[in-house]
Amino acid sequence: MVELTKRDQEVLDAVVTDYINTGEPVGSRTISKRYGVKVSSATIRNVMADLEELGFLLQPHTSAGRIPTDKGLRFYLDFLMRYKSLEESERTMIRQAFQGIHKDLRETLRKTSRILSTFCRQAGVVLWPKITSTRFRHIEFIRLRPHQVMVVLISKSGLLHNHILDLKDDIGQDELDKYSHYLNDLLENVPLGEVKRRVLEEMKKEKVLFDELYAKALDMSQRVFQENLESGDVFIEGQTNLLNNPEFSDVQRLRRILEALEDKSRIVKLLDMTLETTGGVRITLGSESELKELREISLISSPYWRGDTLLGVLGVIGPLRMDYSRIIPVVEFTASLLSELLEEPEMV
Amino acid sequence: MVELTKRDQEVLDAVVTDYINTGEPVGSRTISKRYGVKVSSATIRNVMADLEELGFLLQPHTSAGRIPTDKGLRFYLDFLMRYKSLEESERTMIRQAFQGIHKDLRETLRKTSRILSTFCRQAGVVLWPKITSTRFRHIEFIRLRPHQVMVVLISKSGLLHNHILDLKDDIGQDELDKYSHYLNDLLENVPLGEVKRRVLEEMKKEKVLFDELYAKALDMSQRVFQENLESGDVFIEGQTNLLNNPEFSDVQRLRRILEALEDKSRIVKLLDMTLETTGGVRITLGSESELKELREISLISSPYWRGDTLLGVLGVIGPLRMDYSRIIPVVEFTASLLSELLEEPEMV
DNA sequence: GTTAGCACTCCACCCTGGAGAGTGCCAAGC
DNA sequence: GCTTGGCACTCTCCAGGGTGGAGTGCTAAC
Repeated sequence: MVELTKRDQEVLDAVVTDYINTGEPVGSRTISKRYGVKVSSATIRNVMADLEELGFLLQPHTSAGRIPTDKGLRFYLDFLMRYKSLEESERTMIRQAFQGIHKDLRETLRKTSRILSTFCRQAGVVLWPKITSTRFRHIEFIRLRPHQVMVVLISKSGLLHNHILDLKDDIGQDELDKYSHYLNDLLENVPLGEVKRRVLEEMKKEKVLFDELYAKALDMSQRVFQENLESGDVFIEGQTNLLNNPEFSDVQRLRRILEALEDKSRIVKLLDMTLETTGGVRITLGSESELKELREISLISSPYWRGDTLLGVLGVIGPLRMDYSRIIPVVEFTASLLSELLEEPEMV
Repeated sequence: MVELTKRDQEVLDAVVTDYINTGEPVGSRTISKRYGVKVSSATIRNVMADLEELGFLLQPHTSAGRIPTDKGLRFYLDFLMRYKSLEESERTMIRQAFQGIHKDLRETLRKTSRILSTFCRQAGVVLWPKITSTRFRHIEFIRLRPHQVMVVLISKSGLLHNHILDLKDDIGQDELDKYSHYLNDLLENVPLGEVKRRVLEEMKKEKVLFDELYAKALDMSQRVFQENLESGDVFIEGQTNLLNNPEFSDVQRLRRILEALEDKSRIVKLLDMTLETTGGVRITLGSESELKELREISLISSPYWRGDTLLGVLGVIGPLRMDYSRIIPVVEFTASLLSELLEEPEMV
């Protein structure tokens, strides 16, 4: 890593700040006049030339000002940015937006992503909790027709997962009810991530080996849990906010972005990447994500929790040029509010 | 209604056809040369002036050609358009796109809307079946915590509706199971639209009046069914296709459209309007819908069925200028394919 | 009623020149 | 040796003007 002098950093800071505010390339004179840099524009020109050589800035064309590269932006985000703390009035507004939320988890999450989008004027995203991150509450088998059964799985957090199984044998509803009953007793409160193991353990027990009903029930539950319960879902709201950004007024570019957002699996992937960390707010520039369709966008994300269980990620998607210093606190605050809300006992 | 002469109609037909193909205002010379109208351009100019006076055409500016007004377009759609029947190769392609569809109704509908969007290169929409249009299959009460119960309602078509109830009394899971059992017996196969009435009837019966369990169960089911089960949901896929239309290259206009589509309740309303009719494909111009945000778009829709039960509507949303003669057959064919598919027994 | 001809209108496009912003480099100053 | 003022240069943006093309409305002749 190349060392940047104090002054280099000041200039980089000023360029990024000004660029984020105006969206225009920044000239040397602007910096020496408007930001507290105590040298002349000529000196700044020299510094900027250095920064360009180091890959932090670039010139759209000769005789234009400089704009930050991804590398420059990343340096700014990591080392230079000072973010304002959220004003009390804004906190109150966000808190109010969460008022009157119902007990329905789904609606809560959708509303959260709407709140993010309106307060940040960009697209808001919320990654669903993975059903495996919570505990078993209830399983139910419903016979739809001969050889076909619908399985409804409910997690402690009130998440619902349903699924259709084809069976070799035809099993009556009464017997299915017995299965449900047995499994509900067996698996009560078991973390869904551990159910598989628990079922295997149980299968080895003597009472199961000699009881066809138990064996069948476990066999069926196995089929359910080997399904991919992981595949997350995501809410994206306020995509139209993206149209406000002048960088997306080019229809071709906008098209690329919206197409990328339409394929939710890609967004899930992106959000999943940021899920691994334990930290707070994290910023991912599209170019760092290996998904080249997302090159022109940036994600500000934060995990949300219930107690100390990591449930999912929420965040804001927008252009690389965003008002990070404002959006970061909003994302942070929203994540903490949501986590708080999810901890309340009457919240499923 | 003003009578249009044969020649008036020919000219109107030609103007609309040409405008749909090119998107440009159509001049008198184009018509006399390219379409089989056997009079000179001067005559056509006179006809066009008449049509303008009658409100069928308009001129974007003096010395430009004419484009059809909504009224002109409507006349064309109602009386003039001849639509090509779908080529066998296209039918096959659409049929193939439906292959490999799973048993999951939700996925089937999503895929249908994706098919519509790709084959028509516009946005595809599918309105969910209303849960009330099918029959009762199963109800289940799950105690989440003291005084709170999750209700899972499953329709014969495999639609799932879940909902959380707050209770004055705290009821144990065992008792809740008895409720489910009783209601599942009572309501088996009853059309969901009639459940309310059926429950009321049952409440008057003697055995119920003197049995607390029955009474409580019915009471609870009443609370579930008085909820709004009607509120339809809708899949909209391929919105980015709209960006291809040159009429939406203006970002302001595009923004209005996308914003309108983002508020799904509005689209549901629009689709609901077209649900009333029993006919086949129907075209709704935005200006006819009383939703002024949708003024600039057009909906080509068709109902879909299972047997002779009307389930929902599917269709294509695009600009007023669309290749109706192609899209109409596609929508029609897709609706019939979906209806067929839903009738197969292994399709839930 | 239909047509050819003509004058007219408006738009889209291109070219041009000037203003403005900003740079790089040089030579002088501290 | 870093900093600075000055200057020539570059590039974009925009307004103004000119041109060609498309299309119209009107009129007079058929």
